[in-house]
Amino acid sequence: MEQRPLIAKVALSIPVHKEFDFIIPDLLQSVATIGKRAKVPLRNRERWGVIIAITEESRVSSDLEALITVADDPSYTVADVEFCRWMSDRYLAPLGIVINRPLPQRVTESVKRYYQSTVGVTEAALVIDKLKRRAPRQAALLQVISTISTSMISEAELSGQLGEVRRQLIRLREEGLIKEVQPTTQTRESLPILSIDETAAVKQICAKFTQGGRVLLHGRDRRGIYHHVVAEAIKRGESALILVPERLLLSQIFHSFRTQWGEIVEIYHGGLSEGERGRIWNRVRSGDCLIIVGTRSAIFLPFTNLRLIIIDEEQDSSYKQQDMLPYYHAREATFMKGEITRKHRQAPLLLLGSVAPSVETFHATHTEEIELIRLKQQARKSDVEIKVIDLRRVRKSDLCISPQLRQAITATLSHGKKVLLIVNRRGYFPVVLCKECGQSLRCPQCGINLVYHFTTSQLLCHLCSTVYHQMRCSQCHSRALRFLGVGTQRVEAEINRLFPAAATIRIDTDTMRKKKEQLSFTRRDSDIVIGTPMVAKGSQWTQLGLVGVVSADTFLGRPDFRAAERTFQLLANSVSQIESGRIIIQTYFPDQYAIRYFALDDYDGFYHEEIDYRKQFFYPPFSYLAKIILRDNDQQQKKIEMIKKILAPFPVDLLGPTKTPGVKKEEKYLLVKGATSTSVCEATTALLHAISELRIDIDPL
DNA sequence: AGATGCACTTAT
DNA sequence: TAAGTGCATCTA
Repeated sequence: MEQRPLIAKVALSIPVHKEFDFIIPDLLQSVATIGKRAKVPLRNRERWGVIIAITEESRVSSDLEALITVADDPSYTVADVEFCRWMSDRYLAPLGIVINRPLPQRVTESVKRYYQSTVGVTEAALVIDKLKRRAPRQAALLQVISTISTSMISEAELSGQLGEVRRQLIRLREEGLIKEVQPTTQTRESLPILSIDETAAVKQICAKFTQGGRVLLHGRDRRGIYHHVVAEAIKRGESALILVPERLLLSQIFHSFRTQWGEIVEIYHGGLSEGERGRIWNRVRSGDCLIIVGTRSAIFLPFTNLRLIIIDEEQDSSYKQQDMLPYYHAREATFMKGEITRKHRQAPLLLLGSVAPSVETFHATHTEEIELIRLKQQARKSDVEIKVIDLRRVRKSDLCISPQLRQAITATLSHGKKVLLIVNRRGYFPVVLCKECGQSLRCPQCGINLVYHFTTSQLLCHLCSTVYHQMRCSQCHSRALRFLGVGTQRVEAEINRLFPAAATIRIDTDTMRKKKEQLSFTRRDSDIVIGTPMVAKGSQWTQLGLVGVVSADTFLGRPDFRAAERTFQLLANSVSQIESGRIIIQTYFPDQYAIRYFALDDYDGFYHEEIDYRKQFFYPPFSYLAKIILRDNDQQQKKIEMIKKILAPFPVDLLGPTKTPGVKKEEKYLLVKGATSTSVCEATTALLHAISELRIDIDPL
């Protein structure tokens, strides 16, 4: 008897909250399965999508088209499709976008060349010194290769860090300073030796392997523990995913696992080439690769036997995708990944790590959704001294470097150690006031403060990059201006004046545009580093003796209920940069609780004060938020009225509209605030159905 | 008439 | 997303 053809539901990469049905032709019957990529006809064109379901019926009345082809790889597992569907529902992003964006379209079987240093670190340092002048690029290259010592590094990864390096590699090989190695000739190192405290923590964590679960590891120096826990997962023949917040932090941790485990370890992030991502995708799917060190997008990889997910620096805001759909939080997504894995096979263990955990996570350890394991030394190292400088008592307050900080810098440099200065804003004067009307100068397009850049003598909008040559008030056109605030350029200028002999480097978005190789080289070589908070992430620095937070108030003063938390975390991160030495914090509010508790090395004290504040003002984790983003258009007011009307029957509050700080043009947002996650979810889903073209950010940061 | 621009619709 | 449509405006 004639059988009716099966129908494939295909999620296409178009911003529409629906999937499309196609007939599966007989020939493709066996290959068209859930999770595979399929080529389909759409409006007389061909497009690729992902098969998310196979059904017998279609609710589409007109004649259906048929699938054109099905690609065998790369593909998703059934559990991955379920995961993407959850993400689409949770973060209100079309499934087609969620599922197609991380999936590579191509796979390359590239033959990669790996290199290793043939000389020791000390010997390499001598050669580097000699090479520096004549061949700076070779010097930088050797620097990178020699610091990973017994590990190996591929040309692809090197050029990712330093730019085009082929000729320099050949030259260094000719000189006998490096050699090409096969990935298999790897020397395995034994696991790091742990303290009694750490051994106990490993034991406690590994005990959770049988049932799975969530653990927060609170403390510093977590790497050794990670190694042991990963070893346990691998011993069981299963895989581990190690997440870090940013690409910059991948290399170090990746190489420490590479030396341990060889080729079963891969690095993964969104910046890899399509082909490379495809290759890793397949290796994960087939089980050839068991350990992934990656950024948030690595949660989409098609693991078939995932047993462990480590989320290091779990408090870091980079885990939330902010710039494109879906606006997901990788920490929350791993929780669901865990649930889905549990359903399909076995519950994995989720291990969150931080010195200064997010308020949400720490709160969850009290409600017992997450188990807390603490290391004895939580944040402070015994030989790190923390000093808060009360700027109200500093006389020459027109300078950004107080005499105390200046003195500390002098002392640090004289000991041959390096200095890291953290400044929140880039440019010279981040605030320009008009003396006539008292208004700050703003970008007429974006409505954010214009920043004075000294080097170019111009006013710059940091958002749309528009340059204003005319130095006059945009409101009243007065030329009488007052320049205020502390930016990276201003600190740099002041440091150059105070310490003319020191080698200084500034690291912010302005200088990052410079050639990669120059930067990565000089950053290791400078005495004083001045940078935006990104320089305090991970542990990128060696030989640091002092971290100076030039103005803690610019962090505290942000219009954000998380300002105190962010400040505490930044300060805690600055400690991780140092082995021994000093942290100096300059502030006009030394009694502010984030600063006070940090100076006392008391995370719990901070947490209790912060959680009281959150409770009192009904902020997360006591309430749930969603941000409704209104792009600029003339119907804004009308839309706001509609939103109010639609939300009226729901048990949620509506706040705003507010101009989005630091975001383009006339963009405004409304905040939906509810007592349960369900109430916010139902309200926002209703909105999405009623008004298309709305951007909704669930659990915004 | 034909070209160009722009807002709006909608796909299986 | 991006092709197709209708409608207004411009050009010679």
